[in-house]
Amino acid sequence: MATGRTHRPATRSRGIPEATVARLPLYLRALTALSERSVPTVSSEELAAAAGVNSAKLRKDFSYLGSYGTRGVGYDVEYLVYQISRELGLTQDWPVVIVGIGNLGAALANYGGFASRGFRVAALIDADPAMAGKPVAGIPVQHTDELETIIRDNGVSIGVIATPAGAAQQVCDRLVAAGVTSILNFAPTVLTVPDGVDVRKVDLSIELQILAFHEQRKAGEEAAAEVTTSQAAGTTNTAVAAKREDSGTDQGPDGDVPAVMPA
Amino acid sequence: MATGRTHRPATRSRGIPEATVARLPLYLRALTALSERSVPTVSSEELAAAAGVNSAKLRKDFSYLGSYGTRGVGYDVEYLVYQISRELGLTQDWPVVIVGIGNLGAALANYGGFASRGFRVAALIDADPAMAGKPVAGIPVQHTDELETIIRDNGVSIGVIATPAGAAQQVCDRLVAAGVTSILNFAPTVLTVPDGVDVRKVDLSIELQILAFHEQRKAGEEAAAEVTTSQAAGTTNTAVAAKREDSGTDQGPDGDVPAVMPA
DNA sequence: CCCTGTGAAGAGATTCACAGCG
DNA sequence: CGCTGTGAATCTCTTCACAGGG
Repeated sequence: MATGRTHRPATRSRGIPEATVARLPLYLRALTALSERSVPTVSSEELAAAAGVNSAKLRKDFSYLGSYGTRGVGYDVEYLVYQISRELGLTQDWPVVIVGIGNLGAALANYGGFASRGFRVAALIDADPAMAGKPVAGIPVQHTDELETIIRDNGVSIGVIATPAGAAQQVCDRLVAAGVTSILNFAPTVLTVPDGVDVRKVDLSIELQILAFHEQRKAGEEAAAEVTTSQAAGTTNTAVAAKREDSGTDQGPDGDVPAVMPA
Repeated sequence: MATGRTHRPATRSRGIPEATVARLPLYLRALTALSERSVPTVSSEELAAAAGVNSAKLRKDFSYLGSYGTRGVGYDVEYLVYQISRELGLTQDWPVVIVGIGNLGAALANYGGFASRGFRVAALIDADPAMAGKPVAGIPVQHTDELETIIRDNGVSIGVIATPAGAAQQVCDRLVAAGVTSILNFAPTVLTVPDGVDVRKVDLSIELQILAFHEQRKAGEEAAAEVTTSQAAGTTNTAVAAKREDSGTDQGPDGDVPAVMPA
């Protein structure tokens, strides 16, 4: 693969690392909680603890945003809330459509975390004609036929796909064609999108599989540890405590199939 | 919690990088689909495309598992399905409990992807007495009082928390005390767990916030720079976004002093 | 040739550790 | 002093590029 893109010198002031971006919402949540308790300032140590990261990482993250702290004191909570909100683009309104109003879609429609962060559920869309007009979370479900109109009329740029895997790519194509440029995909499928469209996926079964991997490893170590540790006072500690992943742009694979298991 | 340096996961031959582990479920799904279509073998290039990653990464990933391919040919689909399943621990049964049967909990209970991968929903637990006995996804909901008993009787080591944020830590503590060592957390809160317990979180509003960040960035680029896209917008494997070639995001008229704010 | 498997180079992300300001 | 902000060291992940088996 030819390195088509020349590595840009990039002496930017706005080149926030992806890993940092992924943590900003975390800080924002912790800060919002402090704000509600009327806490005026926090140190990197305190805020880091509340957000579940270590303080060096937090300070480094904030250093990409600018110097918003005061040495010897800490950070001004309100000011930081504002700065992070602005950086994330949450100071503006983001109309969102949810396509596929099954169990998951309904749960998403009812999820309070959206509205409180500048996201507005502009419409719920489902392919089932029987769902049309039925209100979910106070919003009437509209038929897929209306998809393009809804997107355009509401200026929607973010779409959430909560359909079955088989319908996801088709829905995605229509969303993109209608102007959506960011997609949050809950369907267990790899979505193919044109350049310039951002896709993030949330795959429930993948998360469980990763847990299973670690769980299995723990079991193995335990067995090995029994031999040496007669009094298992301390639990088996194998690093890996709160781990978070979630990266930017990958997608999920296909279908849902019963596990195959060659003997 | 000593910040000990006690690590050193005793990496015998099992030194699989975390990033690789996170992709194994992806490969597994793609392979399972191929298996269903009775495809006997697949090249790294083909499989990578199906999984949405690049082939070099895939080959590197597989190299951590062993040499399961055949040069000049590719990988045997069935064999690889088995090897990955085994590595992930999916060849065994994992009883799982879901705590918090609201919209999301119900959606999870109904999610097909679990059962098909060796995960068995052993119980649904909710704090609302009115829910008790009510079947969700064919499984009767049990009251929180039964939590410890359920965990122990079923040998549950993986718990899913889908409660409101306020209840999450308490539920988490009880799960851990009862023997759960892996937790999938859907509540928008940071969970504190003892060493040895693995937590993964899925936060819907965080995903949207990350999308909003990129969406905002796109808008800024659009205004500041002309489109440079020369390549036909064909297919893209891995999504996009990650092309960090920041650009004129500098235009930020509000880079400094947002005027409004600092209370 | 076809492909896999992998050492080595490159990019990123995390952590360290301390200079320096309030 | 206490705490931020940051260069530098470290660790991890990704990508390159090619040796070598089929």
